[in-house]
Amino acid sequence: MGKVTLHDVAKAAGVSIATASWAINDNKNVRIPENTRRKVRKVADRLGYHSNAFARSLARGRSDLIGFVSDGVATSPFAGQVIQGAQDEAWRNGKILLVVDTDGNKTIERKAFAFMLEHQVEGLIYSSWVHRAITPPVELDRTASVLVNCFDEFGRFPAVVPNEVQGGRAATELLIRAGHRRIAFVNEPTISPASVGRLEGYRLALSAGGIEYQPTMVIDATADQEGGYGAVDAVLATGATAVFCHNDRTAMGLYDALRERGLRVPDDLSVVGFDNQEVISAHLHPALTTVGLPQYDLGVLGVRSLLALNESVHGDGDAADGVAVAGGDKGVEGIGDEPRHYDPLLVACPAVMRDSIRARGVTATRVVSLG
Amino acid sequence: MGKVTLHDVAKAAGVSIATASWAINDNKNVRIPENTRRKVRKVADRLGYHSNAFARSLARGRSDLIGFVSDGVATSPFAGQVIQGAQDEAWRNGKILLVVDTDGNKTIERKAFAFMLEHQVEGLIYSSWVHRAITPPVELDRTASVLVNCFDEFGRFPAVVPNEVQGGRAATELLIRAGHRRIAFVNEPTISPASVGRLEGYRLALSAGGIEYQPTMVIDATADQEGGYGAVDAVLATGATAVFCHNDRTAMGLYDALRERGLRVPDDLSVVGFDNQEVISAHLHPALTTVGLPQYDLGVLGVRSLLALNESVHGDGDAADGVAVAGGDKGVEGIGDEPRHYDPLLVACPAVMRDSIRARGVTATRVVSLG
DNA sequence: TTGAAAGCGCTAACAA
DNA sequence: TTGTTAGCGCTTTCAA
Repeated sequence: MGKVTLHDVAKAAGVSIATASWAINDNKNVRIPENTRRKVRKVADRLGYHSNAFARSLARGRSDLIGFVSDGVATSPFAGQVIQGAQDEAWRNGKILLVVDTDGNKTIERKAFAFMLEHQVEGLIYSSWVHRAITPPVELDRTASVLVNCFDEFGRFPAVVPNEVQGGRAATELLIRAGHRRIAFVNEPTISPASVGRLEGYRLALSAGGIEYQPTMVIDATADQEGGYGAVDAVLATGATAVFCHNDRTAMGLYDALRERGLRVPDDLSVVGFDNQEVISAHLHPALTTVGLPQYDLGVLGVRSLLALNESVHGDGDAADGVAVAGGDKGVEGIGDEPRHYDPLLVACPAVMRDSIRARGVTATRVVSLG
Repeated sequence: MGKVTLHDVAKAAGVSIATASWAINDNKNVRIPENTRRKVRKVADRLGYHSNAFARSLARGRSDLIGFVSDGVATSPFAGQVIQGAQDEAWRNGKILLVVDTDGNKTIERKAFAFMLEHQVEGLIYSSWVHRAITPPVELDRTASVLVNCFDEFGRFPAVVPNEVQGGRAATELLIRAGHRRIAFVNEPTISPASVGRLEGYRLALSAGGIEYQPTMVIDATADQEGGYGAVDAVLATGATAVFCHNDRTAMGLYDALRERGLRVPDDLSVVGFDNQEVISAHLHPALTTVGLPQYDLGVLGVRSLLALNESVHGDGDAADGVAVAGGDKGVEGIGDEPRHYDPLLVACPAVMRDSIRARGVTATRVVSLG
């Protein structure tokens, strides 16, 4: 094991334990001559020395750890990206992510929090697999915490979530710009930030494009292949020339159903999805134009918000240096006074152009590379 | 923060610090009267006490941490399951998983290992996104290590991998049992454990079924939708009534191409995939019969092997109690003597029956619920 | 520039 | 049954 201690290194290098410590870490309060330092360093890795993080953190009173608890993000297709973003941003700041996926299991969640707290994390990121409102676990109150891909109703914690409205609008506008005016929307019937937000975006786009919103153009269907498959007749019945699907899976199902009817995308119907679930969207025939979820950014911004939060507490005066804390900065002051309120930080969903939209009529400006 | 220390608890409860420690942990060498214990416990969580893991580990000389380093498993669709399995098994043994996804980046990998080693992990699990041979990073020599979904050529480390041969055989046998005799195999042209193993399984099944192997029935295609899509003519040219696709993505592409030619699965062609990539296989029309990768088990067996490894070193005599250490137990003895050799532990790939196989001819035994 | 030494919070002998 | 105390390995004053 890592039996080599700083003591061993110091002895082998013929210096004191303190000097060894200084030589290895670049302590700025102490000037160690270059050659002592080199000597110590050389001895250290000849001996295979690895500093003991426990002893270090104990002495320093700082762990450099950030806890990341998710309710299943690791098993979802959107998983990795969020974690990856968080990890990268953490590393960039000299912090390390402790990740636990609770898979939605409350017992595991309890244990996970206990573990994180015992390991002196400097903050907690609580992330949900699906964008939704949550009731924050009590443990979040024990340390700095931020919510990712979820939010609490009362805005007690900073939250970072995808901008569903803008996304829905972007998707619809892709179609409008291509000249479509009869645009159906296959939406998930459940009330959720996604279904509500995307619908609002759809309506906004329509209205901005001077197109009247017709409730009959909105078709309910479960947000998966089966839903899309089953929605085909309803979609065709609307006489739409284009359809915005709640997500890529829905679009995939619709593709299948369309093909069985001898109809082609995009010639007979233009389609746009949502999520940019690569395994699907990039490999459909034709490849699906869609709107991506900003997973990586959610991770990055989650960590960034957390660091800003700590900054604003520990820092000397100047908090959150331009970092994207909840829109409007309210709450960054008033430490420990009345409860602060955070508005969720909305992260844009980028359009991903592929081949499932057909330009139509003269209205088509901006449309260049479409067949 | 977790400013409450054991000292505080002890004082508040009017006992010594040692008694407090004993009351909180259930130390078996000491008998604490039930009411002192209860009192201490109550005070502890009134104060919101959380033991400091660093101090504890430092004093105990044990971290209860297991490092899990993967080269991108968290961003792959197969991700979560492996980690989930590992995490569950770790927890079951009072250990906790420290997960880092390096995304294939060697710099991050270095840092990740350093981090793990500094945090005194009791062992390392090194996992690959795709089943393959690897050159073990040197850090693996610094502590007990096992490989998951990958292996080193020289068997220097215990490895846990999917049984590709058995999987390929299972897939093919599904078709043979349904009465097919002309079975094509769309395989990935690259040399890999998967392509080689599945092909071998295919041949084994054929031979066991009394069917002659014909190289012309094996079609090369990249292992994705595009590959499957492009392979359709070659497949049809073989006159096959059934086809085994290297993976589900290939099958998905083939489905598309087939449909464009007005052909139907399984009526015109039976199809079986591999990987059981749920987003795809479960939602194709018809749902795809396939062979699953045993991801969860890989995770479980990975940590189990690791624990067995440590057991066999630290344990008193009786090592690896029936635990699945490399086939044949060689190497469990001979600590520190000549280098031991571990054969990879092969984990079975389960068949997942769905609707893409059509029973054919009289040979069909065992086939019950097929249309 | 360097060393000695006092903790960081906890566990586990050893005493009482 | 309980308390005292010596570390665990490292950082960081304070002296030299």
